[in-house]
Amino acid sequence: MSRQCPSVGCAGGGVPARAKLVSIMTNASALPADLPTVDAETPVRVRFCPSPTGTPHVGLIRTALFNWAYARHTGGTMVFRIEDTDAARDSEESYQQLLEAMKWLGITWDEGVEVGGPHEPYRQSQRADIYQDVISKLKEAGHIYESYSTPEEVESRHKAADRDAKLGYDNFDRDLTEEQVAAFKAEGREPVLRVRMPDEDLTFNDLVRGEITFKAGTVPDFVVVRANGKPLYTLVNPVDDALMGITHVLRGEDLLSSTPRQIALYRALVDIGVARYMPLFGHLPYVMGQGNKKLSKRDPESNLFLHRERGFIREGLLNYLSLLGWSLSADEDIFTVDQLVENFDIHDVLSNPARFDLKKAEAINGTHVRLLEPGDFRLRLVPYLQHASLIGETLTERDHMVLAEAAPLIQERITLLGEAPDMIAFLFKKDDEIDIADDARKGLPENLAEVLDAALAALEPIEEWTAENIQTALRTALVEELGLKPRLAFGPVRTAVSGRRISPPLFESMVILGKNSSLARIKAFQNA
RNA sequence: GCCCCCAUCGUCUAGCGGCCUAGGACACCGCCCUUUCACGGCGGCGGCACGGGUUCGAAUCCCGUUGGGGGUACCA
Repeated sequence: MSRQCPSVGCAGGGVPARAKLVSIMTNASALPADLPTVDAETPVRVRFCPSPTGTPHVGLIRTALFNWAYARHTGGTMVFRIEDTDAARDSEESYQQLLEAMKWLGITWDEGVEVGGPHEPYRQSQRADIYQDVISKLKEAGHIYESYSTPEEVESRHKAADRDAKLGYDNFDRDLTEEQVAAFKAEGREPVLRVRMPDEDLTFNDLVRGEITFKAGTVPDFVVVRANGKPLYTLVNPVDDALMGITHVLRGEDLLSSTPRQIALYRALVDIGVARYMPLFGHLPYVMGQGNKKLSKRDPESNLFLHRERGFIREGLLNYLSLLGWSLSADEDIFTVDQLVENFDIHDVLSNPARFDLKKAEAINGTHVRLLEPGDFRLRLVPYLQHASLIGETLTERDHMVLAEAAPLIQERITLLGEAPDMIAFLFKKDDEIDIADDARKGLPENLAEVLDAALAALEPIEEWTAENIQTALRTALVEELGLKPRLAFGPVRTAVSGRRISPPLFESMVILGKNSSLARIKAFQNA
């Protein structure tokens, strides 16, 4: 750990000197309506700050990706912070998965967990002292107040006043008398702490949506500290953004409606000297699932690791995810991560929600699979072959040989790496382990025995076992002499050798297997 | 209920007042290539939600309607 931040005294330690701080308020009793903010000259500092709950979600990863791309595009700084303030839902396993996801995809960060930085620690569960300090300053300055009302009480007050019962908190405890407070305390009530919302319209300029205004009185005073003294996301998120000097808050649309509350809190934070300026906000569109629902954690398509297990490569998935709300140009859908970084600007992000289309994601992945260097492709296949038990932990010489020969045969045939094992399993299996698939038995010619005999007779004399020689021999014997259509001529051989109706190119496959194996399989199929 | 966001082919999008008879990609359907399956090539299908304005001119700007989404927690 490098320089520990002892208190909020180091507010804005990461704030660039070039940031233009228009006006710093000195009068604590007045809240600045126009906060100093960042401008085009301010070095970019973005953050990705997930809560470690559950397994990484593609929508979450898209958020990380856009933050990262913007940081890299602008030469800015990417901060990776963990928002684990909800002990009941957060888990260490989920935290580890988050790290693994970032590592797999190559989404790097300059400050944060694991790598450290000037604003340590980067896990909110370890920043309790900092928050307590901010809370007492906020309280002292009168920006937050104790609230004793229960939800039931709020609701009954609404009913009594003939208002809609679902209106939310009614700001009842704003100005409790000392007697009232004493009475609540005597009852043993523990108060939550709420932020006093300003009584005016709250407007901000969203980086992707433009100007957004929340009308005065529509957002009630909100809770920032639980009755047990623990701060909530509503407090710690802006506080940490302020302390870490974040300039651009790029997050999901689900947080859009919490922005007026954050603005109110920012004003208070500036007032007490914790924040130096207000960041810019940009709300990224939802990633939708089937129908018109937000892609939920229950949808398998939302699970990042499931996509990896199925054989998405990072280039493909990243490309596809980028397309959800952003585009490189009018007629190019395929691009590299470098191209993304070179061209990405948050201002170009679309505001309308995008559906996650697995078909298109796969198609794009397939294109990137084909773009892989052959040697690279081969290497990436290994874990999938191991998972299918086709090869062991360490590869034998024969494994290496088969893989090197077989990989090029399937690189342009698959869209997901997970399709590979099934396609080339027959090359790794022993001759007596070949099982003939049902659909491969159908569609074979009537004179199957005759075809197999002829094939064997044509293949046996071949001395130089090459694809070309095999093809010539079989074509002569089956197509020309027996007068079979190519489809019917080669089908039986394909079935005998691979056990499948569909396989990689037949002659090349037979070369990989070698003459002995190939002939043995045809003979075995004859007798079956 | 109240608040906020969104609205171009089935889907992702290009379009930022005239280059639009609306372009590309995925999907789908043909054809070609071909030992199977793919890849690749060619072609087809298909869209500016609706109604008012503004303008010489609107997919593009404004208003409304409708539709969809989100928020309204001592979750994030």
